[in-house]
Amino acid sequence: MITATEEDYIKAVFNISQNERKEMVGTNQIAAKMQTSAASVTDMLRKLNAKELIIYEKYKGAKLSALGTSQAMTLLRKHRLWESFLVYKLGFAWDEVHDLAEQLEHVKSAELVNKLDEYLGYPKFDPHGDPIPDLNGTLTIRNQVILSTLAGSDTGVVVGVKKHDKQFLSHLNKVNIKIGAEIKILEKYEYDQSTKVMIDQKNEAVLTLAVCENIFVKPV
Amino acid sequence: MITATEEDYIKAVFNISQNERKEMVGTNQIAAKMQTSAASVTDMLRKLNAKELIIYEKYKGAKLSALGTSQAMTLLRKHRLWESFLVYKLGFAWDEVHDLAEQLEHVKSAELVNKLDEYLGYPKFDPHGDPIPDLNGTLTIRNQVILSTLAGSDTGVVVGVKKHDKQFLSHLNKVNIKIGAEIKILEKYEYDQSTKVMIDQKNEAVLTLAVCENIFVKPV
DNA sequence: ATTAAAATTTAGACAAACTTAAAAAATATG
DNA sequence: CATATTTTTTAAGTTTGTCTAAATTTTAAT
Repeated sequence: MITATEEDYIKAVFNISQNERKEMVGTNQIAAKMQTSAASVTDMLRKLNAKELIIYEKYKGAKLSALGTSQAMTLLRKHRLWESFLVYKLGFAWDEVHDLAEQLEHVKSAELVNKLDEYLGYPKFDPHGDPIPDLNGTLTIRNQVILSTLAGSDTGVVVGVKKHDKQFLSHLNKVNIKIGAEIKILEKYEYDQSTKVMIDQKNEAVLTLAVCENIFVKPV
Repeated sequence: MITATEEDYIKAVFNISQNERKEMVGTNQIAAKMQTSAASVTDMLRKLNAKELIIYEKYKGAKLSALGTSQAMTLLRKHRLWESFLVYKLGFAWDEVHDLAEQLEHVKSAELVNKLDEYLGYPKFDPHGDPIPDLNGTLTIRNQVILSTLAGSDTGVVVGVKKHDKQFLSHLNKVNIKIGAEIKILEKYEYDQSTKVMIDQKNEAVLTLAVCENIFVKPV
């Protein structure tokens, strides 16, 4: 049996590995993500290594094993389906569902997830635009770029966000950016690397680099 | 903060107190329900007493405090709403949802439960016919009797079941008894206290006392 | 290449919830 | 009412996941 805490560690390793685009993940990075001490992480890495969910070597770091990766996909699937349910069915806002999904994803039942998937109509993307792995763990890949890579007068449609914290998402709400919104680059200011944009042909806004770097758009 | 385990103990005390119709609940009874040792129960009763969720005296037993009772009502509400969701929305059978609801009811979020309630259309009863407490903890009381108290040629409509285990509910499925079914008493056999009944004016069946004692009907 | 800094591991300890075995209290029985 | 039985509690120890502090290894910098 795999505990909820172990699942959280697996997710942490997976996420860090994805974000930083490197295989081996360090103890301190995991500790930061899990909001715990490096010592606790070392303990857990040993345990997960013994369970063959990760491959871990002292002082070298950890990476997911094949088993751990499939586990991570299952968790991702659960998390994203629950977020979809909370937003599409229960009417939560996209900045309210992360913590709830963190709890719900630990519920043990393959059948529940699959029934939920069916009930939602097999969605391919969650409310943050993240792809939902199917039963086999396959992800739909989408043609997308980071908003900050668009040049002057380019236009893109928002298809996803890179960060999921409430602060960031609430900020997007304030400037009327949501999934499906059309963003046209009006001007890029060299000085502070901010960008003036037109949103949905209605609202003008100036976005800092910190914002533009965390929005995925499909170029049009 | 109240842990998932503590919540389970509170539910156990509440359930035993209800079923046995007595205020004070013994250590052994709780141990049996929680599938643990009497020693563990003693430890926990102390802790819950310190948290003022139960009132406990050595060798005397435990009962819920006002705080504990309101906690139990919240748990009951969560459990029954999740069961309703699983059956009414996801299409689970009534004998498949208990364990899942046990997990889901521990998810921490008042808003989630209330949104779920709204989404389900504020149901008054769950798939087993048990009343669902509303936001204030109020239960709808229904006019019901135990099937075994009906006499020859009496008729009742099934409104609930007393036991929720898979074995019992699967047995009811086999003899076509479900919520809303009409049961007419054809004959009561003194010898082994079994009862011949007509179900939905279609299927004849002989029910043992063990079955009749656990079905609630509304007399018609 | 040596040293300073950062990252990681080890050691020892704690809390929650559990276990078994033994002791103590309550209850039931002759 | 004394004794036997049942119930409950105490005691001591386990596991999981956590912590702090100290020791060690790795990495970075002069």
